[in-house]
Amino acid sequence: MASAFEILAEPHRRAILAMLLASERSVGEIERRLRIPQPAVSKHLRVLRDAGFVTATVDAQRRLYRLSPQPLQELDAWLAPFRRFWSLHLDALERHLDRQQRAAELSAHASRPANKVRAKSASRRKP
Amino acid sequence: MASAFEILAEPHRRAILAMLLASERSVGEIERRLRIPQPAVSKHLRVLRDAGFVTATVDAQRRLYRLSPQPLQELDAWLAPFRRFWSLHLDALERHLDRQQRAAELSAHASRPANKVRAKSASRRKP
DNA sequence: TTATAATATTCCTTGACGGGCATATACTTT
DNA sequence: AAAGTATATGCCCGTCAAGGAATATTATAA
Repeated sequence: MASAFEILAEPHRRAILAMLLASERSVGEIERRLRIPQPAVSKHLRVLRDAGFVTATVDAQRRLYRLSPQPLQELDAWLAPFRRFWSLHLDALERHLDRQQRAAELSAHASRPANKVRAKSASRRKP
Repeated sequence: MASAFEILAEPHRRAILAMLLASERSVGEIERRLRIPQPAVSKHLRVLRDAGFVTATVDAQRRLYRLSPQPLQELDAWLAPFRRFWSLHLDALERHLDRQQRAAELSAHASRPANKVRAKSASRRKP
């Protein structure tokens, strides 16, 4: 298992991370609060630890797990270009859709409901 | 397949999304540029479309796929609390590690390399 | 030392997903 | 109409990861 996304694909692991936001937790606390059998919790924590999402501290027989920011920060970095994308292009996209809409209204009288696969655009073909 | 994370767990799908950052692309363009067999590309695009990551426009025989911001924005929203976490606690964490470090240096002469599972903390036990 | 608590690991099974290939569908050009 | 182009879909298979149950490990308590 490699990428941060694969790690976070598992809902229980996301729940564990969200729980660790409040404070560090022992395996037993996670087990009870999330209603996940203990071996499953340990396995998920193993995956999260190996991927650097959490670190563990030994306290007698139990281990206290806490968040470790780095992998999530990398994920955040991966998202950055997309953030730029939608903040740069959102208004332009709206204008584009408006234009499309108006063109459709000009070429047809009936207002067609928006389809998932949108109206055919003019295909460039040799005349 | 449900959550955005599951969708993005697939490296090819992330590559496709990253490619669509520049501009909309046809299936064939993606196929050639990423060296993925065409049926695989179509399948990934199907998954991305069903999850709302992309939308398609018909142009003659081909389909032009473009980014759709919403699911990635939701992902970004999921990350928000963690961003707060690491910006709030990073300095505090550093101070904490410093304290730990100093304590270790006081209790032992040899400087131990940082372990993944950290030094045992004082366990509360009845004396 | 024995018992008990907390956590980790192993083994097994099952289900889902991605890849490959063949084929279907839709549109266009001749 | 026939052939060609672009994309989608169906099927089969190998792989891999998650869940469950039992057990091992480590630390404490009696």
